[in-house]
Amino acid sequence: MKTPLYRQIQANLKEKITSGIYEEGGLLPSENDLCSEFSATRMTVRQALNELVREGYITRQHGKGSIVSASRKSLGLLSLKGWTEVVVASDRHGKTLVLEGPVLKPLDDMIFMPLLEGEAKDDFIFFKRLRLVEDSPVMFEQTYIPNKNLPNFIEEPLLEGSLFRTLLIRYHVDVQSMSQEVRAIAADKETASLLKIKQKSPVLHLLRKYKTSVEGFFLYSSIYCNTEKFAISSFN
Amino acid sequence: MKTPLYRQIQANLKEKITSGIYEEGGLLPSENDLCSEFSATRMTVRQALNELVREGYITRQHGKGSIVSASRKSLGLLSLKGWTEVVVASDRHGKTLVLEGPVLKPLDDMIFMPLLEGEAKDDFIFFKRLRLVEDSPVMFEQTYIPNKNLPNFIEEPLLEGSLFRTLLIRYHVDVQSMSQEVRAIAADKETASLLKIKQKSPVLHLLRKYKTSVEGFFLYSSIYCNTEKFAISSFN
DNA sequence: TAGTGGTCTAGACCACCTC
DNA sequence: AGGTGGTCTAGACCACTAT
Repeated sequence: MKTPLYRQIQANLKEKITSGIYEEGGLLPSENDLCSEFSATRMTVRQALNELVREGYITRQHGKGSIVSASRKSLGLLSLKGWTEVVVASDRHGKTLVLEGPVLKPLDDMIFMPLLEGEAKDDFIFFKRLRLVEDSPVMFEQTYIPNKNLPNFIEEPLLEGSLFRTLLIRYHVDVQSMSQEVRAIAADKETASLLKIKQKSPVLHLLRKYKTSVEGFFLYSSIYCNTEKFAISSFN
Repeated sequence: MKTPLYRQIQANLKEKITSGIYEEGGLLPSENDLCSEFSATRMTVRQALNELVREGYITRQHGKGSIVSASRKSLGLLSLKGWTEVVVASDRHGKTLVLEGPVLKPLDDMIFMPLLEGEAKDDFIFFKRLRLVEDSPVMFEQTYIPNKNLPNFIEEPLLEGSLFRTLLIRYHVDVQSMSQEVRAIAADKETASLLKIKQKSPVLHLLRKYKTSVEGFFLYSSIYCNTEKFAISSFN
């Protein structure tokens, strides 16, 4: 047995959550039930559940149970949150437009330099996507994925439009954590026009490196956010 | 016994780390040693250590031990990080100027509205501080602390200039976690002049609510960051 | 090889929530 | 009252790091 049992349980539950088998706002099976299901002890099950809390998939309440969180847009620094709490509640009011990709393209070292530690220079699959909330564009995202052990990735469409879900279900690559750099910058021409704001407006710039369950397999993202209507929020 | 053992261990170790008893880059006692010291089992000690990892005080390495991290400037979304890694390594190259306070002042509901959930409207102790790295101003911070069970807080100076350390050592209030909203905005006149940038330059705005070991006791901070030279980075 | 952290078991008692 | 998660014990075996 190579991957720890708690990681297996974690990935299994994550799969069931993202696929809707466990509904948003609903309860996961109790710890004892999960113990039976996975033939593990409570400490092991709890370790898996704690990881899911850390990743934002569930919250827990004492006498009640493990509650499935409203779907998240990303890891770590997470859900978009605005005046209307409604927008937060579900992904359904959000849309994602694929502007470009998937295509093969080398990683832009200049941009991602601060996050690199000398990974193998593979070919990367590139996406350029625009995310909208209630028809307002709020995020402009450019993503790089190593083109390694991902057969047919470019040919097949994303599962339900979700990159992370596709990686998890189709290739068993579980995105587990992230490091990032955050800056405030003036929007350039392309960003401003996509986010429908004036050029040189302040936008949030996030440089992200995602760690996965596969050794040495990292994803990279550069994200520009319009935070006028929706702030980025995070918990710890 | 009210507060869990692992929280006590956590606070105890945090105190020893921030006071320098355990040096930056050095090792904590092994898990087994800590078990003896606190009369606890490994699982309990590990729970405390995991919390310290989550808060960024230590990292852990398999056959080696628990390594004390370089000192952090804040919780959660954390250390300032720039081209020169040197700046990160220690707090000593940083400076903090107290521009105003401590004085009593009501909380500015308008600003912190998104973070409030109906806490008691106490009087607050107010600070206005400017943080510099290598003599460049990078953060302009306004902090509100409930004036509740903090005898002589205003009269006495901060321990080593650190607010969190003062709360921990003098009042046994342990700051444990944080939620925040992040935005990119155009610098107003005061912020621009303090951070020595042009008015309307993009700055990062962080609205923070800190959770402590004391039930119902929260700290609030509004922080403006100049991210031209130094980005904010975070791990997960 | 000795010591460290990583994982895991099989129990236990308690506090909280719902019924 | 019964079920839930929160805390805790007392062991065990393994993988990694140092020497």
